[in-house]
Amino acid sequence: MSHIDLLKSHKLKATPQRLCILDTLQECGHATLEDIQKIISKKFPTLSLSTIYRNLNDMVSHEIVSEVKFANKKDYFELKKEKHVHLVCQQCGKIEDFKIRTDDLSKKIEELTGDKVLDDTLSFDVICKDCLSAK
Amino acid sequence: MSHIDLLKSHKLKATPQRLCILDTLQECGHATLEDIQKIISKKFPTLSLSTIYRNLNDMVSHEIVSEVKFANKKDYFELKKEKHVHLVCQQCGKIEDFKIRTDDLSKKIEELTGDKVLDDTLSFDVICKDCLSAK
DNA sequence: CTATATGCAAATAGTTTGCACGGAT
DNA sequence: ATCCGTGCAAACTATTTGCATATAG
Repeated sequence: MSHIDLLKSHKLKATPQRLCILDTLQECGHATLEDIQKIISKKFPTLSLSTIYRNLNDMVSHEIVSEVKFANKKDYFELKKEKHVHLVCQQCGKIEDFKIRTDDLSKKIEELTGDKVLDDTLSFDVICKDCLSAK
Repeated sequence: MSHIDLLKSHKLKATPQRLCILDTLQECGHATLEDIQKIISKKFPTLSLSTIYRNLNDMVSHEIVSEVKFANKKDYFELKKEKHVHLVCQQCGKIEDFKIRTDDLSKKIEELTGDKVLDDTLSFDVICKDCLSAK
């Protein structure tokens, strides 16, 4: 779905500002507020900081965008996408998405605790393939 | 190890303020800055906010305390302890630690990506046993 | 005794809000 | 014409810092 339709389907007007933010997230995969601000100040210098805040908040509420938190890092934003875990390279800093089934672990937790597992948020500190081979 | 020895082993002076913060974390299991502030203002009313900030930062750097982030929640602090995952009840808000092996998943990720996995941070949204049975 | 920690106030950073204007339906 | 979104400035909240004093070791 295009970003325009995505916004419309949530009854949000497809303004150039919003589209610019969505494009930026698409490009970056994962971006902090600071990243977004920097990139946007080049592409669209008049887009104000409060508009970035407001729109990110709105789009997070509408679940078009999600906020991702990592230990010892700033918060990141990403377009909402298929469920995935995050692989964070401790050397180059790159954040990658990876799709993998996690139900074994959830099942085991349910069995052992008696809780009902609804969802999970998993991230892994890694040294990525590229950094490994660059040694 | 007592909190006094814990601090000393990191060459940090065992001041009443630091001990109070550690006791608070011990009691709560997991606490936000706000939680800590509130509790401390009763136990130790003269302990200043900047001291809380400074000491939490120092103790996080020394890895006596860790900072834990959850989606849609404030950041929490906890005493550094054995590796565990977090179970966050979406009904009552309680955060529980749970020890479970996660190497199967790490192994699988290594096999499929070629990355080297160093560590993981896993949290699960749950309805806890107590909330389930309270229905 | 000396180095480090504390408390307070001030400085800085991060985020939200009110309001008048502008653009889309 | 109306509603919603934007930009700007101001307000607010969160966090850090400088400095004089206090205190642990």
